[in-house]
Amino acid sequence: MTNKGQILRLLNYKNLLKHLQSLGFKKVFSDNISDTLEISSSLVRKDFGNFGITGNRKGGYDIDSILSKIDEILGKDEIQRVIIVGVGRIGEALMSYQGFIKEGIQIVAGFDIEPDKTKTDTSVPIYHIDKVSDFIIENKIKICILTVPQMVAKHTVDLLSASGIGGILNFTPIKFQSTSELTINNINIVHELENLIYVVNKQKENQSKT
Amino acid sequence: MTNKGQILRLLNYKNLLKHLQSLGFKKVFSDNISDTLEISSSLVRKDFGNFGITGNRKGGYDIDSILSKIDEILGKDEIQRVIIVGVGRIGEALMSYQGFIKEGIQIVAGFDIEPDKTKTDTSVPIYHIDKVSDFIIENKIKICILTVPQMVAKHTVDLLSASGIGGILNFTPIKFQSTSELTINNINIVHELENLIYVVNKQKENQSKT
DNA sequence: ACTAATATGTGAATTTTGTGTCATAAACAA
DNA sequence: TTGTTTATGACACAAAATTCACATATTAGT
Ligand SMILES: NC(=O)c1ccc[n+]([C@@H]2O[C@H](COP(=O)([O-])OP(=O)(O)OC[C@H]3O[C@@H](n4cnc5c(N)ncnc54)[C@H](O)[C@@H]3O)[C@@H](O)[C@H]2O)c1
Ligand SMILES: NC(=O)c1ccc[n+]([C@@H]2O[C@H](COP(=O)([O-])OP(=O)(O)OC[C@H]3O[C@@H](n4cnc5c(N)ncnc54)[C@H](O)[C@@H]3O)[C@@H](O)[C@H]2O)c1
Repeated sequence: MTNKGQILRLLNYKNLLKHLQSLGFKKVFSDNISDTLEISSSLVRKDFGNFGITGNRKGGYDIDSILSKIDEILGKDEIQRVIIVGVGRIGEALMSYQGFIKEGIQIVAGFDIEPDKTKTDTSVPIYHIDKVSDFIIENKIKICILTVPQMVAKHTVDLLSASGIGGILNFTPIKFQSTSELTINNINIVHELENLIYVVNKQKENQSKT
Repeated sequence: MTNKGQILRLLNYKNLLKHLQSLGFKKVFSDNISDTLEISSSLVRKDFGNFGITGNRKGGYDIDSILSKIDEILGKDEIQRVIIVGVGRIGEALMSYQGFIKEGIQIVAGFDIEPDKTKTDTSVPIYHIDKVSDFIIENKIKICILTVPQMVAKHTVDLLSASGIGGILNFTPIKFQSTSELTINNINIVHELENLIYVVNKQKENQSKT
């Protein structure tokens, strides 16, 4: 019933509302939101309706209660523990990123194949990849960020899958398909950049035509 | 007329076809592609049709000619020069990433505000942010990857915009809107992860219900 | 040369996603 | 209390994206 677009919009609503809240606003109208996010106000109301968020006719929506409702929808009552597999350049950047914890996401461990990368005296321990399966099972880890080299990506996904992980955020260029057991969301940065380049070049062409 | 989904699919076709090509295949049928990418074969044919890629009835499509057609569509005749603004943890990871050049994308410079980050003796020079405007103009840079702290994101976008940049791939959590002059594509990694967490938790719920 | 098989290409049908419209409830003013 | 305003919520409508269905061209076998 719910789709990816809806959830991503919900996250955008959340960011905006937190901002408005920090500015001291208490309530908001659907077209305050739709104006800044450049969508229609009826879509905002429809999304809210779908997620069971209700407002007051003429009175708008209460920011505090939307926000707690969104947190409830997103399961923010408990901290989500996430591991990173492949602590190379991008894995390391993500590992030390401070933006996750604010959203209730905690990076609890990293895993790498290089013995000299493994260290447990840091704020987030890095273990050898051999330990990942036991770690997932013992700590009931559901989510993993995958940042290993492309060459070992398939093998690593199989390993994680066999360990019973529920979701993988995959940064390798290999496009994996989800199954009913395991959701894999692929972020292909090169494709995002190629797409942007396409759009910009297209735009330039059209501008020079006129 | 073309949309983001179509271009991203085209990039997926390209990856798959390059793989098939490397395995020695010469031709391909629309349902070879649709099966592995889990879309319908008619969508593949429709995409190809939209982009002017034609096949032979009963004979399928010639891999070499699709690939060169795709490169033509994506403007791969010339190397795309891209700069990175904000050479911190994620900017550095992207800067040293070897995956871009294979796709004809060259990171030509980085820019940062910290004087001790600026160095020109490396394979890709890092200049002070003060130089970004001149660099963009002199080198006719159209595309930028934005990896500065959230706090200075808006200000930096304004700066880049004023320098006449055409596209920004934005990794900061601020969601920017595109204009007719400047396309901004936002990659929000936290949102991607939150979305994944939502889907996985939802799935778990539904499984325990049955 | 004829026939059977088969994959493309395309218009129609369907599904999905987003927008417009408006009756209605709430708030406020007089 | 009554009237006026106004934003929600529901639903009809529109647009976009995807799939279905099949006529048609092409190839291969006999
Ligand atoms: N660096 C980037 O900016 C960037 C951008 C987009 C995509 N990616 C993708 O992300 C992945 C990682 O890229 P990177 O630049 O960080 O590479 P990297 O080589 O710096 O890091 C990879 C890490 O994985 C470890 N590793 C290797 N085999 C392993 C295994 N079997 N199990 C666990 N760990 C293992 C390596 O020791 C290394 O630390 C690649 O697939 C790359 O294509 C990277
Ligand atoms: N690290 C991650 O994994 C990650 C993940 C998702 C999003 N992001 C986002 O990417 C951005 C960068 O994150 P980071 O972790 O690399 O931070 P960082 O602090 O490591 O890097 C930021 C860099 O930008 C430079 N900088 C600061 N002000 C500048 C200015 N005005 N002009 C040019 N450069 C300037 C800093 O000197 C620093 O080198 C942030 O907005 C962050 O939210 C990071």
